[in-house]
Amino acid sequence: MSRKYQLGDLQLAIMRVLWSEGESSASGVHRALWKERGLAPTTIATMLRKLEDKGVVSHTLEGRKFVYRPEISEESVKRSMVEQLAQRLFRGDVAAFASYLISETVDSSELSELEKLVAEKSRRQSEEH
Amino acid sequence: MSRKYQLGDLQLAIMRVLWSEGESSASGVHRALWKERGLAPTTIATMLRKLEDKGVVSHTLEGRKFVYRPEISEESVKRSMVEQLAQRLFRGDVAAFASYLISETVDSSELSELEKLVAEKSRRQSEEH
DNA sequence: ACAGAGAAACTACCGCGGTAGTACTATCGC
DNA sequence: GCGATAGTACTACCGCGGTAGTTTCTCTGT
Repeated sequence: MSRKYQLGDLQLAIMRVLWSEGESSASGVHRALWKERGLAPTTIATMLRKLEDKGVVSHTLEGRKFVYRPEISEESVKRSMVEQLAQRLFRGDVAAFASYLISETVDSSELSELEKLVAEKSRRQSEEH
Repeated sequence: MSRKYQLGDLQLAIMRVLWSEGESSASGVHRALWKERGLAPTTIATMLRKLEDKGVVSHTLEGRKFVYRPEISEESVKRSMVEQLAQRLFRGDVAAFASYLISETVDSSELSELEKLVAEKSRRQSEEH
């Protein structure tokens, strides 16, 4: 499981629509992305077909239009894309990646947020011995 | 500064050689990557030329061979690639990215390492008022 | 019944990472 | 001097993300 789902920018944008709506037709996705991208409807349709080739979405015929649904979760895509980058930049060491990101975080309120998060997680982990 | 340096897998491997050696010829890089990749020498040379087109390396003639040197730091590449992924997955919110990575980290010793790191950083930040 | 709208299919093209063959050139060893 | 070797240049090709035009089909409204 957890195959290498590497999605491009537009592909992610499309998937975000599907994830948030549950399902949508090509024209539905086109409408949803029209403002931020302004792409031709055929572009969206082509991309949806390519996504289906990769197995990340599927479609069913509903009336005379295709309704696409995501086949993979947002979480698994995030995970595999982050893993891929960790592989490339930190030889797979996710913790090294995390510490790098922490060192990049400059905002102090965000920092204390992270502090809480780490503390909580390590507490929960020691509890479940 | 800090332009979008998006490097592929092989490109990063090549850059890692250059970063660690300071400089190297095409054949030097080829030798360095031979074990892990087993690519043709021309592949490396082609990639180095493409990297030079992008401005991330430069070469000088030394005797009869090209010696390539990195033009950008590993840090800036890391930064821009991480930023790009943060853009794609977390709409640019680096802290959200960091907290996601923390939640992905399961190893407890790594976790306490992160804990120390965050604590230290927030301490240093509050000190410099 | 027919025109127009909407949807899908098919096809094409660009850029780029990755991979490499072939051709040219200069150099080194004999 | 000449052949082998090493190194670069040129060219090509695949896959894929991204973008879209053209064509075909079908349904709907008049």
